[in-house]
Amino acid sequence: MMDIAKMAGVSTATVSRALNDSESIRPETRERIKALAQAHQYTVHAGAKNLRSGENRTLGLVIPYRADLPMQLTDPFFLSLLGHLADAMTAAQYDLLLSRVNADHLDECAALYDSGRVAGMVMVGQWDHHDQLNALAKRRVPLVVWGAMLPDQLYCSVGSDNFSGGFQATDHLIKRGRQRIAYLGDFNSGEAKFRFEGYCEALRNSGLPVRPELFIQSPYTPLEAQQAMHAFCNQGFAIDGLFAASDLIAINAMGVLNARNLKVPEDIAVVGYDDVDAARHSFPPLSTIRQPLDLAARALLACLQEVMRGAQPSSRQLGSELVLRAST
Amino acid sequence: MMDIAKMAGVSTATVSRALNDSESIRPETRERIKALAQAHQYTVHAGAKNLRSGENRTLGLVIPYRADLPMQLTDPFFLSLLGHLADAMTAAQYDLLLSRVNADHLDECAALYDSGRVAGMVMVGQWDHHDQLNALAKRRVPLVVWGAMLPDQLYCSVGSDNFSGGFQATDHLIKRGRQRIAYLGDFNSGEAKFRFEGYCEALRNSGLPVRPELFIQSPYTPLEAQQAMHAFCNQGFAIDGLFAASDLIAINAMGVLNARNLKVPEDIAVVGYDDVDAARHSFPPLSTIRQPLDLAARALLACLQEVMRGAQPSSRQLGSELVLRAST
DNA sequence: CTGAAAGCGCTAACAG
DNA sequence: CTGTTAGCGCTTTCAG
Repeated sequence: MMDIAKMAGVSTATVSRALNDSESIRPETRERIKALAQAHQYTVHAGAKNLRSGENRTLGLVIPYRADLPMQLTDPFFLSLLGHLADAMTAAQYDLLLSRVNADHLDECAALYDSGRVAGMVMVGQWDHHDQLNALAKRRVPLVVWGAMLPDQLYCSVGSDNFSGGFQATDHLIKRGRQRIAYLGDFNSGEAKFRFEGYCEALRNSGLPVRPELFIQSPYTPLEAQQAMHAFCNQGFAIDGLFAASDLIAINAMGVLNARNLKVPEDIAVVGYDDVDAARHSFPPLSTIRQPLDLAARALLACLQEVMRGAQPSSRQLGSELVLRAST
Repeated sequence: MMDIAKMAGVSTATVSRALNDSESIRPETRERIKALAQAHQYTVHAGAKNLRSGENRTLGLVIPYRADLPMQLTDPFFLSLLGHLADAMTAAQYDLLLSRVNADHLDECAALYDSGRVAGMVMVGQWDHHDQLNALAKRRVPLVVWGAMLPDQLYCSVGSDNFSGGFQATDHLIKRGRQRIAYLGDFNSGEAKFRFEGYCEALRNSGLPVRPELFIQSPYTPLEAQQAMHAFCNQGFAIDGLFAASDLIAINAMGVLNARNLKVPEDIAVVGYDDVDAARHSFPPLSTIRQPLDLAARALLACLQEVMRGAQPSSRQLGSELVLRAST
């Protein structure tokens, strides 16, 4: 900046003003300085600028990983949400810092904020970390979470209506005449819990029994889902419908069913959740619950901006809709 | 930092040394200061540290978007590579800044480096921007590109062997007895060009004619691919094999064929490229060329580190392998 | 409208 | 082993 100042025959203060489009500068001087900067490929050092001005236009996107599972960020739903968030933040002139954090030490991402790397962050993957997230919020880390609305929640969350989604999915199976409908997924934590509750409610609502022997516990990972499905099949409970907590595990479950010569949808109709890209192309194409990720990304950003302003925006729940395909 | 210093009864210099594990400090003092910092949730301000020390542990990942196409970052191949890169960089203790840039103004990402936001960057999506990338390299922007090795290339690239991939895919179709094999994709630029050349070579190699009327031009976007496929089918050329430059467009092409009552693989065998998640779950499951993305991510990072050190590592080409599924 | 001077939070000579 | 001091590149009062 000193070089530019010397070349323009002014002080660095004037260069700074010119480059920041200050009002109090002669337009002619400003243009001259800007031209000079351009010609010499000079760009203001972002770090120094932030340090001095206290501003920060970098937002964090935190995707926790579980130490007991392969770390890889391959879940298509997360990746898709990430893509939409990147687009929304870019459009709003924010830089996006992608960060992976051990899910058992979510408090570590406070350092992202404390160290000034990010002005706030979006966390994807609520799972069962409600307490850790509350602790972060209590520490006054500007934070928005993609996930379910939970009681005693100190942070702002944006999510789709998982209860309604679970209800819609199950009710659809019932309307297709299915009576013995299993649930595959987690049922204790985060969003899956509500999907599970929607499933139970839909059964009750139609006068069908809620049978714990048809609850198939599984995390979101493909391999574990396949194992869980195999183990369930080995128990010999006859089912004619399956609602899975995510497309990924639904598709893997269909693979297991195929391998066991069970036809989808003739023998067992299957509904997934998320409407990821693969759901359209699976065999058979998977009926699923779509979450509006473009809206979600914009909502997450809007909420985060409010939080950073010091407000306490209320959590939002977006609608979800049933997408019909051949698996039902 | 001054607060911590006062509490510890030392100077800020000592606090700095303690927090940076300097040798020249009494262990006892160091631990006392560290404990104090921890207790008060003090974290060194990353920006100030970088400014003073000149270090920067943030790497950029640039994914250009084309102004004439929807901006959305939804291509599963890119997203998957992104995931692997995020993991590799995290493992190596780098922060990852995700940036979208207009593909017609790739020079803009020089600002990312000039402004000190990133110490170097990985660019995904070479396409036909060879000249712009060369210009960036000439500007001395530390840069590694995911893509093909091109002549007169001033930057370091990492990619898979696209010629070999195209050859393998096409040769596989030929070995399956197909004689009239179309190519769907781009054939002028970047990686697709080499896949196309591998396709031509495989045909020649088996004594089959290379017929320009079976070249179907299409970008990587699903909608355009579908339109191109429809237009081609309307022309009435009979084909019994199709090699597509990416899984995404292969899957969409299969959709078009299905809609026209052409059976895959009976009437037309199809091979894609990338082995994205959806390829395993498409109908029918898609034979494809797998690119080893985990290796790719590590190679990209390793090259970038060398470039940042001032070296000029040679470009690398990773192997690619045929994955057999029901579409052939 | 512009310049001088102070300082954002930190690190690294240098001197003890 | 520790403190003093200077300064990374920039912005912003305060004077003029």
